[in-house]
Amino acid sequence: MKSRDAQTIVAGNAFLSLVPSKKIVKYRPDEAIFSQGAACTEVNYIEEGLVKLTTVSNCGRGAVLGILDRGSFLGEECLSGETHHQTSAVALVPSSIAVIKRRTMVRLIEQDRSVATQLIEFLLHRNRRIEEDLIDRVFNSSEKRLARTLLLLSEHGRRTGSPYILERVSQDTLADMVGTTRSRVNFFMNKFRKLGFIRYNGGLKVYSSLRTLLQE
Amino acid sequence: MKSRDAQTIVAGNAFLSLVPSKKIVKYRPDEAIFSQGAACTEVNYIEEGLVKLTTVSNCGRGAVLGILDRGSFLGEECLSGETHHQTSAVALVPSSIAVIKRRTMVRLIEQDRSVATQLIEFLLHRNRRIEEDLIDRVFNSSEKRLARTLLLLSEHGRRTGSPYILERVSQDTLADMVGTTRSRVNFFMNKFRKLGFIRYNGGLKVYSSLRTLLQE
DNA sequence: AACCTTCTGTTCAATTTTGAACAGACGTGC
DNA sequence: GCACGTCTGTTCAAAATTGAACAGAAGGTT
Repeated sequence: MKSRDAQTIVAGNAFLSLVPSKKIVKYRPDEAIFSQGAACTEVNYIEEGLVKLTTVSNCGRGAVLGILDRGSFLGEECLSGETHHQTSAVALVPSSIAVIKRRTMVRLIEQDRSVATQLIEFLLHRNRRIEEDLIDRVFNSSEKRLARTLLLLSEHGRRTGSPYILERVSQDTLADMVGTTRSRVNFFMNKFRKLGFIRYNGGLKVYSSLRTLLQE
Repeated sequence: MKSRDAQTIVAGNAFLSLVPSKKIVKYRPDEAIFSQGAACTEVNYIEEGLVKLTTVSNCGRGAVLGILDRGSFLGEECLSGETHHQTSAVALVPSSIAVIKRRTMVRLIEQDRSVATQLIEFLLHRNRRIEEDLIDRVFNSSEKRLARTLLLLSEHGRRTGSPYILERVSQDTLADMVGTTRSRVNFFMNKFRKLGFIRYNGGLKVYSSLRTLLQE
């Protein structure tokens, strides 16, 4: 929301040049970067791409915790002593991810003030975003949350030039992202369409008029 | 959850000694430390006490975003360029808060690697906590969320030796914390009491057997 | 073509949650 | 005592949400 993203991206590019040995891994859409429960010993950094963070409850339901952009860190929880991932990370679009060993990252943070600053910047930004999601969930109905999610996705598509993501989200995924059931998503998608806020025959298109729903 | 808190407290005490000019402000219970919408130019650090972070939606409903312990930072969003607080902070118990100007904090972060490390540690911890709250809200019914909240509060009381907080939360506040209505809180409180999981005539007491509700 | 899979459209009963109301309990201060 | 405010106990109709089912559409595979 509220684009501080450009700034994050700048910080991102700056960050990469600070890492001495760059091990870079490429992922295709839907490939797993790491999985919930796996050992967590490295920090990942999104050089390019888009990554979905998810988690699965003990009763099997899934939820999307966030969509991370270029310039974001992943698996940074290992820095605070977590030994296992409690989320799964999956590439949404072709992505290249820099992998930094925990010890290396710790050293970098201590040696290079700029690395520390950029990590702090990212964490503050991410914090704010999760907080917003939490607030969204407390205050807003699933209708509004769906509208907000669609707008976020479409805005991202516009920013990066490709509406690729909008093509790739099923109503099922949307339900996970919004935190509701597909029933509900389908219901509102039809409503939004009838009202002319979105359009979809094949490709999904979100009109900014959808934003009017978020008012009040 | 999952107590990393002891560690945070240690980091906390260590942090204070790194700040050159300590301006320390004392707050009484229910006193505001800062308010949503106010200018945000300083980082606060909880030397001692307990602080409630809240936010109010545009339609007037309130929600508790978190309860922060000794060793936590508050208002750190000013570090990432936010100019105004989007939350309110209120002391729950007598608290002493160190106030550090934004510029000073930025300088400290750059000069003292230990300050940076401790801030990162805190942000990671806080991140994880908000994420858990978010997950909790997606997966769990308000009944489970209330149970979880009560257990967290009682655990905190046990850890710090004083069940002070349990005395100070009304069903109204609980509703805000859990993200539901007082109706619902009252309903479940009575249910929990009937089942022998909690007790209250004056002081609220939470039995650890309440934890069984979180299973399944 | 026939098969399979994935996604959507649609329906509906059951459950959960809201929002509001009203009465009683308790404490504080006048 | 009395008024006032805050908190709890309780009720209830209205609204939102779930969870499941079934059918059709669209695409890929053999």
